[in-house]
Amino acid sequence: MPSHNHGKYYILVEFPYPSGDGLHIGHTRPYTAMDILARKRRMEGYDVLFPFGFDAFGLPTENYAIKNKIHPKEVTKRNIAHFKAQCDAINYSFDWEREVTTTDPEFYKWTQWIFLEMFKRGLAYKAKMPVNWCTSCKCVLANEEVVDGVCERCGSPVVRKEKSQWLLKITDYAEKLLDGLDGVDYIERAKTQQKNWIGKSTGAEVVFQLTVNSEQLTVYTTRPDTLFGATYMVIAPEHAVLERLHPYISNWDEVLAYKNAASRKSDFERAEMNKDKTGVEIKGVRAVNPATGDEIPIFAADYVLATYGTGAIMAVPGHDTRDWEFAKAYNLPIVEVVSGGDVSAEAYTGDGVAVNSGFLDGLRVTEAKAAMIDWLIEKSLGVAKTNYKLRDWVFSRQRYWGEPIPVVHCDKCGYVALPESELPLLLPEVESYETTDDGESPLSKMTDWVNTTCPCCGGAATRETDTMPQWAGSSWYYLRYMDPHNSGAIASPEALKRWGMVDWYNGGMEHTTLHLLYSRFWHRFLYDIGVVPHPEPYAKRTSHGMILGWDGQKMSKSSKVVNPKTGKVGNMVTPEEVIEKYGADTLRLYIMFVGDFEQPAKWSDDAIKGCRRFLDRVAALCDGKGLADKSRCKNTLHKTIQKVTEDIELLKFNTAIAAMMSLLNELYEKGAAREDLKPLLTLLYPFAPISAQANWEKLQLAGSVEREKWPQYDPALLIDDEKTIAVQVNGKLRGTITLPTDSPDETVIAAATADEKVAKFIAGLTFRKSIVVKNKLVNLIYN
RNA sequence: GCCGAUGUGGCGAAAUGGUAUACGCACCUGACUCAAAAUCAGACGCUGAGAGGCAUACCGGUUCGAGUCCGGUCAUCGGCACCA
Repeated sequence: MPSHNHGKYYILVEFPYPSGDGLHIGHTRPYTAMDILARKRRMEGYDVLFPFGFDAFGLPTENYAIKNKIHPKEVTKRNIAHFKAQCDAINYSFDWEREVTTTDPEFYKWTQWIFLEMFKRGLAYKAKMPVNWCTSCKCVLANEEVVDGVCERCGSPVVRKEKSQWLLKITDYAEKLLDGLDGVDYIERAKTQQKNWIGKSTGAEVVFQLTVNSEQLTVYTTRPDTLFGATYMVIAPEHAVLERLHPYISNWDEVLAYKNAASRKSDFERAEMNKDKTGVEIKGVRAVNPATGDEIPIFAADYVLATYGTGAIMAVPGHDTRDWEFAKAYNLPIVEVVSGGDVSAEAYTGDGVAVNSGFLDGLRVTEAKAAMIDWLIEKSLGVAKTNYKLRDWVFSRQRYWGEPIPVVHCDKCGYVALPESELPLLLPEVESYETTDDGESPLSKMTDWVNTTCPCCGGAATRETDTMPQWAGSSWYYLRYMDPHNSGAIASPEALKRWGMVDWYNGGMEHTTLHLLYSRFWHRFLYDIGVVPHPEPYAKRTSHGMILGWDGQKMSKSSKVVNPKTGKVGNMVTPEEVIEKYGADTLRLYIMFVGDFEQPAKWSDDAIKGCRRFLDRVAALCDGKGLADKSRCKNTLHKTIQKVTEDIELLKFNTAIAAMMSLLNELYEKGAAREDLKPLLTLLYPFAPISAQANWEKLQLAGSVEREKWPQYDPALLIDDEKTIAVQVNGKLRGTITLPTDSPDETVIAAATADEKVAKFIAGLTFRKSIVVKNKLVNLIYN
């Protein structure tokens, strides 16, 4: 990377939620890492964008406000001030001129604007639907906010409830979000998680004729090749066909009872039961397998989900584990239609050759799939079909502290967007931030605010009282950094073009599924309507591991563990106490030295001392006393420049620091010269900017280290004069020899054979062959 | 259950198939000091008197050579979880 580069480089860290606890020690890991990168890029000559901001809407602030009767705005302001002071104390080189906060009306004006652009294009719609309802937060949760059947935030049970909600049609973007992954450089895990979440599958829809009322039932299957093995059908208990079949169902009471029982279960409870499949046969109605012509029974069972595919399946117990279990429980026939397993013992889901399958017999699974789809199309019994697990994004929250949804409802015109001139639609002041008892937003009690006129017809209308989820602001904040004070647009086209894609985005693994997916969706939408110039927002995405307490557990204020060494209770460490004890540079250095950046790491109060000692030793050398005239460590110095330069790019900060430590050890051993110290301080600067500059001044070097160019290594100086070569006899290390670099193989073999220690291992044996690895090793094979 | 990651000294951890344990912590020894701290220097996987032998979770394989590649097993952590 040439140092005369004048290109742009956009480095992004995930902006934090400004909680009352302040910056967590865990935040310092990604922030320091990206700060090091930003400082290095500036020294390399790039025009660097390295901004920071706050994702300030959210429940904890609102709950704190409710409890302490103070406006969330005030709480947010206070918390942000604290965070900024902490960032300054650690010397992060964020561009504070570009700071953004999602709760700032000048910011959320554009969050609302994007929402309206989606609304205008039918991508935001309102629908009555069962939602996840947190019994304690009295709030609707997204599927992803429900963890193991309880609320992700408060841990209270989540139940299902029918409610009218705003949704964003992210499903329209499933294919684009999948395709976009091919062109970006994300850690593989992140791509895999995105793909799994989108959950694309290909197969066919097949129409089954029912025996009554000319009814049909359409199913989705990824295994059309097993159609001959479909011995029964299953529909979700909520399936609409039930009502139509009502007159023909002889056991309606039983079916209805099952349906009601299922609806009372949460998704989680249903999943929990997955070992014991339950269901009820729909008597009086049967279906016809279109391949075999056989009449087969139909069941309603909650192992089939109403929300995926068509809500109905053809059950092939021979080749689907769930169908097999159900068939065993209800004594249904199991037919083998793909050879290769033993369907009497378990479902066979692997590859094989079709059997008992008429015209498919003899074909392998993939061929049989294609042949069956052709046949279905020809007979007008089905079509090829792609499905996704991804569901539309529930976008409403019945809460105060979020962006108001800028829509009014008019009896005549329906839902109508506010005109752009009325944005931002400000959050009104309310007396209480608490959700109403029926679960509506506190905004619903603001009659003056709710009652308005329709922008379309001028008649009476009511405002939407739901607010947006916390994901909204973070879905596009990186764009606002490019032009944060623009009052006429998200950002100017020039700024959007100038900064382009985020070159490097680092954040927590916990955000690689949803935040990344949501923001990619918004970005792709903005691309499609011509607002942004690139289809994808982030060119490169990496993730850091969590910083754990000394006990290997997640740091927690409520931890009661007693540290056997210090006798102190708890496992929390705050940046403040570390800075006070060791200084900000030591904190920066240690948090990078602690281990592999991408793996979790335990905090250690002992190990950090080594980093402080290293900085003290550098400072001691820079006293300028007893310096050598000429460098005696050129070779190591240039190797270190190379190592640090490369390791930063690979996020291997720990080994970069180790290399600088080794160099320092050698400088102590052999004596340091001024010409050694200057590049050492330059390398050290991104890691420990304050002490690097202090030492720079002590040595009275010209200018400031900050404006120094990133050092270049001289390839010629990387070459050692001599090499220590390992000598193996029959693969076992028996000695080492030192020879000039690039000695010819014959010389190496001769020297190795002549070595005293080696000689006694080959005495009396016959030479067979030798393997020489240049400058490294020679293996002598004797027998 | 599926997908993924991880497993190396007392500890945090290094190692493009090529001298395993770099770098750091702790512990130990020495120097300086009346002494301690700090600092500097040295030792530091296990075993053995030594030569040597044995060690990268476990079992096997490929290779002149395996922490690294392949097959299997176990353990820990993370994500998804009836998606037909």
